[in-house]
Amino acid sequence: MPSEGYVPSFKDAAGHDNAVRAHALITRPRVHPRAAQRARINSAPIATQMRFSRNQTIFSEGERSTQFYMVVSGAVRICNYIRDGRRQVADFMFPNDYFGILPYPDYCETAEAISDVVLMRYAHPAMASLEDQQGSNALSQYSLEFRRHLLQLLLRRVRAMERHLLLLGKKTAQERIATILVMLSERLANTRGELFEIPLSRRDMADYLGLTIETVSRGMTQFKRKHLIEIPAPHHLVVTNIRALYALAAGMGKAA
Amino acid sequence: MPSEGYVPSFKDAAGHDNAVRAHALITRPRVHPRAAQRARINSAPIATQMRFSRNQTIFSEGERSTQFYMVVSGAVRICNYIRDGRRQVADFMFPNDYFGILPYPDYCETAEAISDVVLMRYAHPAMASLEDQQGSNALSQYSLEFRRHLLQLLLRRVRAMERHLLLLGKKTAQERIATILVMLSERLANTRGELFEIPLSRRDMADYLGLTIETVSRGMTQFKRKHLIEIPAPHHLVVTNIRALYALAAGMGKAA
DNA sequence: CGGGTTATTGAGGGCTATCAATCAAGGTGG
DNA sequence: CCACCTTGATTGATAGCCCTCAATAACCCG
Repeated sequence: MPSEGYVPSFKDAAGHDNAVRAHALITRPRVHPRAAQRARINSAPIATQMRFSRNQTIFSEGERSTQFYMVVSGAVRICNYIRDGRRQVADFMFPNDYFGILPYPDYCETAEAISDVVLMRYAHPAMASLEDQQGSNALSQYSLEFRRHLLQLLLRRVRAMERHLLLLGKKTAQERIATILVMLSERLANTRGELFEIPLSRRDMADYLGLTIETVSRGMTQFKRKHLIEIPAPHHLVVTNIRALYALAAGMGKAA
Repeated sequence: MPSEGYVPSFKDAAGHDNAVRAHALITRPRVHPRAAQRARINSAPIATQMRFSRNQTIFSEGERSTQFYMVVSGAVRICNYIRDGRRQVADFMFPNDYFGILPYPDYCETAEAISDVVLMRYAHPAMASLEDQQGSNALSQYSLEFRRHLLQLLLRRVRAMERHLLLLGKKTAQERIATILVMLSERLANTRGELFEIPLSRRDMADYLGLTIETVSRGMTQFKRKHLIEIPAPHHLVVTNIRALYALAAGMGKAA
């Protein structure tokens, strides 16, 4: 979603050419030719294809943040933990989404594979220029373009997180579940009323919504009984009345 | 906190000179002299001192975002609303904090004065360069510096919001209240065990914590009974056992 | 000092968590 | 191919935490 429009699919195998193409991707076509050339000259691949299996950790909070990722296929959850194991999922990443982009010295969140997942990993070009406090000669055209992109991603992220705060702080269980169903439907279904697959488990949904799996399950069966959705299988969904779900998600669940 | 170190106090009156100084502030001393000069030549003040009284709205969600602000004195809350009036406070702004910095076309949040407040308002230098899709000649040294700053602010914001998500999604009422008391103590008290003033009302605290004012009040009296804090007056606080509050905030409230 | 706002305290109820059992699905080995 | 086990989802009963409603008390400001 953040990078819609200029992110081609990476169906082909990883390799040097792929790395260069990935580089061009980040900087977009407008990049100065010199930058792309430099990447080739360095001959260090800046993008690598990686695979993670279900529930594997991609990176953990506190690790040094020197790379960021894009989802090629599968799904990833971004989460934070308290000592005793309580987990809060902050976001879900689906194909073409970037994550781990925060050029903090360390990651402030944990990324885990929801399903088997294929990722592209990039070196973090912003790191050097952000950390160097000497001057701006390190800020090449490359990092400038990258920053524009990064900024947009961060802005969308902040906006999404504010909606998430509202959900967790003020919405009822029904409203929360309606919200995530709308989100998933918008993100994962191609057409309205279509059957689509939800890679998330009930636990993933619950930990995103600040609820328990039982409450999520109950809410979904309620929607099923009201004929707002159909659940052919736990990981398959049809939204039959998206308007009603929208209304609930927008806050009509309290009055009713 | 985000801009600690290079933000002097603005105790003096507003005026043209002040505007130029504010400009230099954003770009930091390292700014190219030409940029500062240009601002002076334009003779349009890019920083204005403003005053808002208690509960006044500074800007609303949906308004065009062409300016951003810094708190000189007083406190501001950043919040989001649902139709029916439910409010979620996303953050509090205290002296030297910047807000409204998201160069979205529109503000995605509402800013309201908690107390009588003095602000500096700046034109948004990033707007033009972010929106112009033609090339990079508009990206002056000025906006480059500004972007570095903006990025840091956004990163801190994202990090704070993730902690906030964890709070709203997974923490108990006691843990939440302990968390905000620690935050306020760190931000507003000069020394440990000191008496300090809390500009927030119980409603502000409750809407930040996803609780009701009654629950906040009860929680604070519980802490008072356990001798973790003293409450000389509703808006005055002494933290007598910050370690205990830290422990609760970190998640020890569930086991106990 | 007095009215209005804000905070505290109390009693009761609702929503969601917790605990527990059943059910469905997927993988494994015989 | 089917019993078996494991994992995940659903459903039910109960309890607990926090919300709601209500009243009192404290505070603020004229």
